[in-house]
Amino acid sequence: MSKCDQCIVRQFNSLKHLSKEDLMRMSNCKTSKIIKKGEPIFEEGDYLNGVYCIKDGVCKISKMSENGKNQIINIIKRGDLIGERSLISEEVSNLNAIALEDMEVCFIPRDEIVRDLEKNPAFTMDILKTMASSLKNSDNLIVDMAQKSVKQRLAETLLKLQTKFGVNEIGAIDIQLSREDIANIIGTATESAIRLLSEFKKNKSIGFKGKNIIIINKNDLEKIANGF
Amino acid sequence: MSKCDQCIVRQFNSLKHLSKEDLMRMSNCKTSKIIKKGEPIFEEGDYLNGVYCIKDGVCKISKMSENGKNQIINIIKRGDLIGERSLISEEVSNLNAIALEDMEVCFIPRDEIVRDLEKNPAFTMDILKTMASSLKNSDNLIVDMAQKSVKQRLAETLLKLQTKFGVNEIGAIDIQLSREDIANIIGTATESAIRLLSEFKKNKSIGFKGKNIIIINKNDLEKIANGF
DNA sequence: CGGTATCTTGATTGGTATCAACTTAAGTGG
DNA sequence: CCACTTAAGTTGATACCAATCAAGATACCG
Repeated sequence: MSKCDQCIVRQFNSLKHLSKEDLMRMSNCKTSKIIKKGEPIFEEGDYLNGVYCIKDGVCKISKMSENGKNQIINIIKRGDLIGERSLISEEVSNLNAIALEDMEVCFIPRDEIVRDLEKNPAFTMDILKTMASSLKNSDNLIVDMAQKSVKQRLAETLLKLQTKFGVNEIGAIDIQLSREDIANIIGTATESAIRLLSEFKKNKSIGFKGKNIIIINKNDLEKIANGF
Repeated sequence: MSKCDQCIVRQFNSLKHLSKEDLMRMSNCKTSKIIKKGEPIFEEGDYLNGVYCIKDGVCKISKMSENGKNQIINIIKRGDLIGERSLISEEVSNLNAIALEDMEVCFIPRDEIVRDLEKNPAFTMDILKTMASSLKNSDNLIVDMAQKSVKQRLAETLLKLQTKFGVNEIGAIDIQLSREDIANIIGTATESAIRLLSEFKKNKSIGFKGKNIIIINKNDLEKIANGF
């Protein structure tokens, strides 16, 4: 089994504040899992007996509305930690985490994390900061959803995705999302998202390579996102 | 100056975990403020050199969108603590807090809170739990904003307001909100909110007493909120 | 190669924003 | 206390945006 103190992924999240001996102990109680594309890491209503550290791959964090529509709230990538919130609030998860590609994740049991929260203020403080930052993101998302048009949200989403995931060798946004996923991020019908994508393409703001999206005119998208 | 260890409001927030001596020290460095209706406690871009404990009154937490529209994200009442997030993330505030009625708030300086975060794990843990709970709320709000119609959101908002603020002697929801405020909570134009309110009234789901709103048929509103 | 999921475009409907006019309520100063 | 001013609330008409339904095209998979 690989060791946590040698895991490079650790550097990206709150676990970086743990001591070598904490990490050694963690190595012994963690379990590693392979999650296939499309499969859940956890789902709404699941009781999470620990947290997940994403070693490789990307997943979507989503939630069903009472209307039966799926809303993607966040996309999580290598190095992120998920599940801390349910652990801290001691409730079942209110969110789904579903793999967008094959993933490798480490499960760290509850007791281990609780012990670190109690013993290691730097770790706790980092979790606090991460949550404060998430809350700020959420505030922004609420305002966007409430006040911006679907077109604005799509433009903004494309820009955010490129910033977060970069571009691959052909210059396309480096994440594999279906049209439906994109629609579920911006909170609209799949057809509407598709229609707007082809409008953007017609205006040469973006281009397609298969289903992959290439941002051609970033400036245009920024203008649209800000309402011009 | 009144003393924190005798302040009843403390029981409602994370400060309840502080020791008597911590509270004594806090009493000496806190300052009490009167905020008039309509005035800000703090605004977007302000650097908050501490947190505010709401001793009395109600305020709205809002944020401007790039479109120039105002979105109310939360309503804060007696006993709540605000400003911790900006303090924790060490950034300027991304939100406005504006009094909806005359208020009395206590300002607790940064150093005092930081000291407690460092020294008192129970306090820190409670802040963490509060933030985890806020995040859950935010998730729900994002989904609602993205997926529900304005009518659904209005029905839901009225129910939430009644749950949170109760009813006054005439049976009306016990918080003073303008029609514009209501529109800014649900993220729509003032006229749209008004139109839907009078539709609800026509259907006898709600009634008016001046501008105050009385929920007559809770069941109806619940059905509407859930999409029927 | 056939079947299925995903993607795409068209036509229609309904919901919501916007603009404009008007009414009512809430100050404010003489 | 009244006349005046201004803010808040209300209603109507119109235009636009986005959801929905329907049909067809393309890609994917066993």
